[in-house]
Amino acid sequence: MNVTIYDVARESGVSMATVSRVVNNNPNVKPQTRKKVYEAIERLGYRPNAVARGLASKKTTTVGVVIPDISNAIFAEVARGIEDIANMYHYNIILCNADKKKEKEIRVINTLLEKQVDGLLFMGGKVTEEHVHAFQTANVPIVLCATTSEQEPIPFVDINHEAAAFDAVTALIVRGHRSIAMISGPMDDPSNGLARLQGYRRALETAGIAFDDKYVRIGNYRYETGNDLMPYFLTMHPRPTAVFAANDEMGIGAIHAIQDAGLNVPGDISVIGIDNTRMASMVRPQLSTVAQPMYDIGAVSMRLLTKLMNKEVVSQSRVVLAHELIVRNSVKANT
Amino acid sequence: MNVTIYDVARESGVSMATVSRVVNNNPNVKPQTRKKVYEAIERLGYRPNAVARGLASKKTTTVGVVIPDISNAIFAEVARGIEDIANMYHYNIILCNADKKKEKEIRVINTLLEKQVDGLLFMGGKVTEEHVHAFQTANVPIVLCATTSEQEPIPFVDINHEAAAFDAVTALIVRGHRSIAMISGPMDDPSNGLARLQGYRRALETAGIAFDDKYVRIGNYRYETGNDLMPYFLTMHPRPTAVFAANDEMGIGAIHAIQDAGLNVPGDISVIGIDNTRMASMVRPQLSTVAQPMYDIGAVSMRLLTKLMNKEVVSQSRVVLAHELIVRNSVKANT
DNA sequence: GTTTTCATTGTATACGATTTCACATCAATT
DNA sequence: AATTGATGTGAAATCGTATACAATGAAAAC
Repeated sequence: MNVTIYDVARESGVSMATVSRVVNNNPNVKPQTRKKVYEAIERLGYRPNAVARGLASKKTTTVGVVIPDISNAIFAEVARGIEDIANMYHYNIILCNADKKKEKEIRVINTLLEKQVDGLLFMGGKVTEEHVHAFQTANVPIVLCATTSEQEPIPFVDINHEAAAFDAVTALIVRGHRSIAMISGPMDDPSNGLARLQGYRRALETAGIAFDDKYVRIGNYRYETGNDLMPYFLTMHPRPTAVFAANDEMGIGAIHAIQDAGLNVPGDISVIGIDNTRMASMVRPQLSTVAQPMYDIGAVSMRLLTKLMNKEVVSQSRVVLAHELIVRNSVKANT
Repeated sequence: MNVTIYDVARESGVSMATVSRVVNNNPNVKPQTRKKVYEAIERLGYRPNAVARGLASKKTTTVGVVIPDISNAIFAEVARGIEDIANMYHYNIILCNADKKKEKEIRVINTLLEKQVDGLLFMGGKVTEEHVHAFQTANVPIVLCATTSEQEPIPFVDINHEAAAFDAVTALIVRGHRSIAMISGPMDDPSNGLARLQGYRRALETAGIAFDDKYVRIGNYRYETGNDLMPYFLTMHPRPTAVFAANDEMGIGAIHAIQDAGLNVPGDISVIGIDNTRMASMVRPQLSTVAQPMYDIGAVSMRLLTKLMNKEVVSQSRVVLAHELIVRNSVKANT
């Protein structure tokens, strides 16, 4: 039915080993023979079977990518970075959404390992012992991507979420704000949730401002939560003069809630977010934020993985990328 | 090194055939034997090799997905729909960005076929003869996803872009607008570009309004183009009372350009887009739009593909999903 | 003229599963 | 007691490639 390397061998009058050499660009083939084989390949429309190749060579040129949710702009950006670099090194990616659900994560990790991926890029929620166990039974390299783990010295690429939050809040403080509210993410999320709250807290304390949990409300990273939680802060006395949202979407929700209440951003209240999604510059006023280099996180982690798969020595297997404060006109000095 | 089915057979005192039966849930195994084998699997930490299985069974339970750009919210949404249904039917997906570039598309199609995917979901730009040829040499089913082709009767799932544009423009016309500008996509894009322009044109002509290409400007679907092209319309005499943007992002760009010029939306100019991305309801005023069921397009096309891979008879292999007009407050009647 | 060397090619096996077919066992039927 | 049928199991072929090793032939060295 399908044309195999054997058919090509017969058609071109050589052995299958020679065809294999031609297909794999092995230099030990006489140019004339090579030409004959190429012609036979063309004539027969031969397409090498990567599955058979994978079985024989024990390499699939495929990497597994576990991602929370590809329809989330942040992760989609990471995914694009991953795929671009993967493509550059001739790898394909098998993508699995796991929604930061532990059991789903474990399941897809095992599926990917069964598929004999050459490496694994894991982007998820908390890394538990069960995760680590699954990683250990794998005999391929693993890189954590935008995901941190206290557990084991697993290679990872991420930003410093605590510091990013610290910088965002400090940007408000240096502009004279003392009463700063926070719309946080859920605490069970180690990086985006807890770490950002800690950064907020440290910034306040560094500036000698007492932390008060009445000024913190917990959302779920969606526009609607920002929009719904903001009115609570508006009724407070004293009313906060600035709001730090743990991500841009909630920040934008907050801006609109403030505007809907007849107040002005940044006139009455300044707002800052984190992420620097496209949306941040697509609202009025444009949202100040701390840029996370999501594309780069994907690209760098994939690059790191290629090195590990290639058994190269890597100087840095735990890399923290720089974030960047971007002040736009949703923030002004508090006078 | 790695534990194989043969090791499990020895460990449990049966043949590899029996182990295979146990692993594949073949009912013809004595419960007692099954138990022995399961124990050996557990003890040895056996993980079936899907590559070997794929070679032997000629099935990989993997489908290829060609997508223009996963970092684009629209396509990411489709991808999520695809992956959810794929997951439901125990398929994995290999994802390839091809940026609607023909040669890149052809290349990844061939790579995916080499990897022996059980089916292919193609989402791209124009489907050329070269594409069709590549599809024909594949002996696995193919479904076009949010992509139309005049060429051949290839199964597809999409919406009617022409009608969606028609409905958007008609929504403006019935509200008394006669002077309606359009910010279009590039004409080399058959569905989002050309089809939407045609819908715009038909809506005008149906209402007895002359089409005038001075009222059409071509953008690239980005916020910036909407923002940059809008001022041109603002200087026209007579100034259009409404703008139809070929997608939401350009529509939002237009809104902000109008606002930046000191005019009011919808007071002075109404704006409508297409897509219904999250952003549409995250701007003020909220953008009216025609909703495209992107998630469903992905889900339905994957479901269709599973049927084809399973050799089921499908009644409808060319499905057009319904779009929906959503009028928000970026549109008001022209008095 | 014989021996070495080197480039090129072929043979045979491994990769780790699925699957066909044959066989053995045992209960049910005649 | 012989036949049938169902059930459970194993031996061996097969999937399509890579690759170690052997073999070949021609050119180079002696």
